[in-house]
This record gives sequence, C-alpha cells and structure tokens, in this order.
Amino acid sequence: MKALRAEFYDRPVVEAARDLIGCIVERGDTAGVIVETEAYHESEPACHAYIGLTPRTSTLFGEPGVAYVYQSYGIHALLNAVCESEGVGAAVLIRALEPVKGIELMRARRRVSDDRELCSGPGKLTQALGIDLVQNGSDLHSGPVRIRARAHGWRDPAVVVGRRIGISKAVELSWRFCVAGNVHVSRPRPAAAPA
DNA sequence: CATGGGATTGACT
DNA sequence: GTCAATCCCATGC
Repeated sequence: MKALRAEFYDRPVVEAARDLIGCIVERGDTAGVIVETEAYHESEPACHAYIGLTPRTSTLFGEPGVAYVYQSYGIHALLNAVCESEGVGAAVLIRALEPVKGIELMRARRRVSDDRELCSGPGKLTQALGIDLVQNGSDLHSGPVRIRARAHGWRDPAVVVGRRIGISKAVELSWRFCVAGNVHVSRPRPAAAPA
C-alpha cells in the first residue's frame, strides 16, 4: 500500500475530493478509510483562500500533497489535503473515517462508548488520530500524517454527492462526497444512492 | 490594540 | 430541538 504522491493532488480539487474516498489516513499506530470529503477552492467564498494570501492561508496556496490543519470554533483541529498547483488555493476537507487500525487508542482518546462516534466528523477524527495544528504544512506522503491509496475492497466505492455542510456561503455547490450507506459518515447523512 | 466570526461538538431541554 | 465552549486570525480603529 503506497502513500499518494503530490501528482495525485495536483489537479482539480473536486476530482481529488471524489477520488480520496476509500483512501487511508494513517497517523502513528492509528488509521482509517476516508468515507467523507468536501472540496474547497479559492474561486468560491466558503473557502478560506477566497480572501487571498494571508499567514493563515499560506498553506492552502502552497504545494499540493501537504496537510492544511486549522482550528475551528476554538476547539477542533480540521484536516485538509492541499490540492491543485502551487499558487492556487484549494484543499479537500477530510470529514469522516471508518476506523481500521488502532481502535483501542482511538477509544482512549475519544472516550465514547459507540465506535461510530470515533471518526464520524472532521473534529472527531483529528482527535482520534492525534492530529493537531502542529501538523499544518506537513507532507502527506512522508508523514507524520500519511494518505495511502485505496485498499482492496475499496477500489470502486459507491459515492453519494451532496451539498457541503456547516457553511453559509456557496451552499449550492455539490462538493461533498460520502460513501453510500456507511455508518461512519457525519450527520446529516445523505440519502442513499439511487438504484 | 479590540472586536467578531467560524469548514464543530457535546450537553442539555 | 437549543446553545455554550474557546481561540486563531482577519479586520478596523
């Protein structure tokens, strides 16, 4: 299982968001399969890069294949994968994982009784994997946070497309991608894929 | 330097 | 369903 190279991320961010579904995020002894993503691009106002290059957004405008980690609501760290060419502000928000490795450690960090609560949200999964602002700007190919290619059984996942969550601008864009019917997707869960 | 707004979560009614 | 927690950073005086 190989970590994804920078070329994977150096293309339209919506394509990368769709194709990251089924890939694996690994951090130390913990790992999970990506089951939910959202795309953000400097051309639309919901993206942090919309305002232009600032100290906060400099990671977004940097090299593709790098982690953009920022603090939300003062409490949560949110993990993104920087996409498109250097100089273009775009990233994929990792919104949910299906835990596959280090589940005991995740339980200890999250302190929840239901395993569906371990990684079913962007702030939950960073807590479960021990990701914080220190990892902002780190390389997703060499670690400490790595994203690996799809494993067997995830080569062609059923993906549901919908509107992004928790934003007030550019809500009409259908840039959210979820694995159909997966219980580890965050709420609100999208409708099942049409037959 | 002071202010205000979140790409959320968890506790509570 | 409602709502507070809590802090980085962009903006404005």
